[in-house]
Amino acid sequence: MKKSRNTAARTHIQELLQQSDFALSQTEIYGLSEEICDRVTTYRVLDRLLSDGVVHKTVGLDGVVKYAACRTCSHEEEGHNHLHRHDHVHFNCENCGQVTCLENVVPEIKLPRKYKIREANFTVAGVCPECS
Amino acid sequence: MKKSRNTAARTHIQELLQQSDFALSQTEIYGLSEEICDRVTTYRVLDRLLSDGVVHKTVGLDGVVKYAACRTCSHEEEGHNHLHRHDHVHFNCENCGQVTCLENVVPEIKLPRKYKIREANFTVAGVCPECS
DNA sequence: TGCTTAATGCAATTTTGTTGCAAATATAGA
DNA sequence: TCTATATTTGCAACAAAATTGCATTAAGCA
Repeated sequence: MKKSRNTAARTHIQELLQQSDFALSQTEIYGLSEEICDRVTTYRVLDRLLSDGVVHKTVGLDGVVKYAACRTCSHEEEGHNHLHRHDHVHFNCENCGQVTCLENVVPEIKLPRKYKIREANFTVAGVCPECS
Repeated sequence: MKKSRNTAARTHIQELLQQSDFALSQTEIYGLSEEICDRVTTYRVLDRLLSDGVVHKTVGLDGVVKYAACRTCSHEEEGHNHLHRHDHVHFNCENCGQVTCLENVVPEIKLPRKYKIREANFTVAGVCPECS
């Protein structure tokens, strides 16, 4: 895994995600980093953080992609590579709009043979404890 | 549930979805119906089909929303309303790009109390049987 | 410290989805 | 079958989200 460089934008965005209790969209991240870098750069930094395995992404029911720091994401060996799994559930609150990683809610699924899983996205929408 | 009208565009798009083995995006649907109606109309027809409970939608890992005919989606009574549930898994093939409904793969999840589920989207990406 | 290559900013473009309004048309009722 | 009316459609314009190319900047290794 070739390493990517440590830049101001990267550091800033990574900290933002690590300190957030919620998953953030590119738009939100850019809003919170207005002066640190260009909008295009946030896209590129996020791609870098993704492929470095530092963050993972999740897609809401509205199609909005959000990013969250990897905390307890399980790591599995597969050959020589680390396989990063983010199969915990993400909760989309329809009231406050927040997306939360439920790190310890991991659905069990049994796919028919011959399907090879590489990545998963489990999203559940409804009302979160704060809003109910 | 007020009924929506039966128009050429609606009939065409509904048949397209019912005859497809895969979920289709608005872009794909429009591509397959080039001359039947305007681009905006496909969006509106899809919304109508959704709220009529004839199709359901699923969001891929790339954020692309796709639509699929309801086949074995379970119906549950809740008060006087039918509750339409689409909690089966959708498989995203990373090779051919197709999204397939795995109607009989329904994950069991146990959310912490106080989270109220209203809708779910389970997507798994990898390689489908055709491509492996 | 200098060099190489990755990262950035900027401007332009593409893609995706939405809105308002006038014209067309599906359906219920006469 | 014809008519009234409310839904649906097309069009044009707009808004939002994401991508690309290229010249410039800067991170990090030797």
